[in-house]
Amino acid sequence: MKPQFEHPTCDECRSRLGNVFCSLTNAQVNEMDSEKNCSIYKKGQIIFNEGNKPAGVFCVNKGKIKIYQTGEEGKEQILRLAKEGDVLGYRSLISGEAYSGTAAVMEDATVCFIPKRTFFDFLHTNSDLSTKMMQLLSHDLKEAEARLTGLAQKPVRERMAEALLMLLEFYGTDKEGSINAAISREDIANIVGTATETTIRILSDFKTEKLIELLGKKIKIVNHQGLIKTAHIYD
Amino acid sequence: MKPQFEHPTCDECRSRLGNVFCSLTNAQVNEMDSEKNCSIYKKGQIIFNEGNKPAGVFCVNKGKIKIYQTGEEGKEQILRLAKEGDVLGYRSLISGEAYSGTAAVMEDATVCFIPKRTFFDFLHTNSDLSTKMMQLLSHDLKEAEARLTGLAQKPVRERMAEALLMLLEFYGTDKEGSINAAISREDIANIVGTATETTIRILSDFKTEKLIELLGKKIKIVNHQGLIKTAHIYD
DNA sequence: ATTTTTTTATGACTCAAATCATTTTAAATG
DNA sequence: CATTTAAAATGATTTGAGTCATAAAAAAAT
Repeated sequence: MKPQFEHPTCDECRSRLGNVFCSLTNAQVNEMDSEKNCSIYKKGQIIFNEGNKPAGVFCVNKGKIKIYQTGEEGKEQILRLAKEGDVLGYRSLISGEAYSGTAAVMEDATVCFIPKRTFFDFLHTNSDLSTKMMQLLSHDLKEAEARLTGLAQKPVRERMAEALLMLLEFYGTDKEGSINAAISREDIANIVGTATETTIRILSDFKTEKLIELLGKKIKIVNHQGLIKTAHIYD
Repeated sequence: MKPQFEHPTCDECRSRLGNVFCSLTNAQVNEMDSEKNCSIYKKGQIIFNEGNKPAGVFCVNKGKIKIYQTGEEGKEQILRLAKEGDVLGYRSLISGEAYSGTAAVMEDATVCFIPKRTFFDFLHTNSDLSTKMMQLLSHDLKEAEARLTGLAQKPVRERMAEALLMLLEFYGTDKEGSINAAISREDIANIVGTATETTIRILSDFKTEKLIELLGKKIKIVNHQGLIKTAHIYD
């Protein structure tokens, strides 16, 4: 049994205004509001599991989530991160297949579930949503392909620098100017596609080189230009 | 100046019937027919280039094409292959960005160009096409993510076995039972994400292990089960 | 047919990054 | 607050796969 609490309303949801659902009609927002089902998830909980069939999409109201695939030896490869405003599970729902990844909570989250029927109804009647979904998928695809090429061609050090810049971009900074997320070294390793020990060593190198500062799980980027250079984003 | 020749008609195009354009209305097929522009490309020619802005989509009538990204040291990473019936360039067109990859001809091709305006017109008026495009993008994304995880976690040998199975699946076999395509070792390396020398060595190993037979560029898979096992598709 | 260029093949060597092994530190948990 | 458990840090060692060098074979060009 999921805990009961005050459900956020789609109408006032700041997340919704920034995502693919921003152009729903008032009637659709109301329908979504009555059909949706919101839950609170604690750190470590699974939202959906690789291999299961999707029954709808998830809309993140709050929290931090990782979507990963589990390889041979149980090692995770993180495919995507999600935060407030992000929608999850559309890829599998649209292609009518089982989830190809698992969504797990990294930081306590409030997530709303929108049933398949409702989502597809919107998709068929709102061509603007269709367009936005296509753009979202195109964006994801571009991202995935860029990472693919990087993984095949760039050394770990460069990918690590890229990952830090991505994390900064994605989460922003807190009052101290650190990346606004507490991510384990293991998770960073699973984003970059390397071993945890290697991640620890390279972060330590970056610290020595005054590119970043480390305070526990908090990472502060102190030389942005230097990291960009390290990432070889310009050659 | 592109060579003039007898244009294939969309109406009778066997490629079209198997792709996203299969559910166009008769009127749309006629419009496509009059708006399209077909060209013959020789092996090695470029259809579109990374960084350029798309002006429409390409529909492959005949031939073999590779789409790749060029990394730091000029090394290609092949993202996708295309043959008759495949559509190219929609990813960038939909997200309104420059091409993130280059399309080059591997085997002489006939390719039709459908202008942006026409394509978007169809997309807005034909919800079935929208759905099919979303499914296509979802499929591409799944593929890319699976490759990403493999690249991060599997050794070259396994990825090579996987790649051979993919090539067999994609191109089918010729009369001799070989994969129906003449792909250079370098291209195979750029699919797998490894060095050309490593590709040559592993193919040679597979030959020794009686998994495949090699006759120049032609590869014949003689132990399908063995290759699947080598690819660790089941653990 | 002969030369030039490209592709394939092999060997020798190097090195980036993984793995294994401990220790230290931090975070949960009773 | 002590105790257990998990995460981070560091060192030592191994190894998969890349790079470099050269040769053989095949294709392409003259």
